[in-house]
Amino acid sequence: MRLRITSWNANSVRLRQSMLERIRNEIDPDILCLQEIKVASELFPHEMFEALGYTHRLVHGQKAYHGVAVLSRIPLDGMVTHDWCGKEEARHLECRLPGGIELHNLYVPAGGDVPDIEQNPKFRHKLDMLDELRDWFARNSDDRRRILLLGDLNIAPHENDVWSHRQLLKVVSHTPVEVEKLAALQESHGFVDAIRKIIPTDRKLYSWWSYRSRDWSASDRGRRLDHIWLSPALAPYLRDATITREARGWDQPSDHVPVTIDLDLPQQDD
DNA sequence: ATGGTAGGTATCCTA
Repeated sequence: MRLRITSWNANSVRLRQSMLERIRNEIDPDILCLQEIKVASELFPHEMFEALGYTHRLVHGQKAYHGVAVLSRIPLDGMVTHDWCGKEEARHLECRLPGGIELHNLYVPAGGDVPDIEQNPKFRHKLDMLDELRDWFARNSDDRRRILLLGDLNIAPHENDVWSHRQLLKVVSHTPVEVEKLAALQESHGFVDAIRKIIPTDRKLYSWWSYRSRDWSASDRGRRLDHIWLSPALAPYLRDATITREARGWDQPSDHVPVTIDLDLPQQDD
């Protein structure tokens, strides 16, 4: 079974119909995981996704902020939502895919502007959520678990995940404390960074460019904030990974672009 | 060093 899975921070799903049509036509994922849908669950535009062929839909929405959803051509079940840090924010949707795969669609807080937990509660929240996630994934470290952890993690971990390592060391998304916390989460279950497994770390690679730029492509001050990770039991089936950079230049874009992997799974026996 | 844009909501929050 070949599966193509895309993660995209849509920054308001209701404004992205034409973007979503192009994603369906040009990337054509079997499973599409969205973050920042910015809509309450009961107002989610199901008919739009039905028309695109995504007949299986799980939505964990919230009015105005955050919100995650999973749209799929193949059946999904066992939806679980998680409330990290007691904030009751819609930032995590877990579900099961055929083949016993656990999918975790995540939206980690951006963390505000000031990288100081004393001055900035949003930065504290970001670090706290990363700690809670690390502890939660470490609790059951059974290495047979087939886990797909993806989403907008709002951290660019490597030097070549940002346009200037030196200039971003004190900028939220690339500070050493965030990078350490992200690494600890990754190590909690030995997750493999699928995108960097395919596209070597010595190449600059971004998935986000600010809206506050005259010409995003010319200045190219991007960051790789969106990630797809595989547990060790799933990593051997990774075939390809892409970041659709050109989507940043499509009509009415999000500030994030889709990131995609292909998995070549063995014939199911369960 | 500063401000720049976008989205949702309701006059200001977040990214």
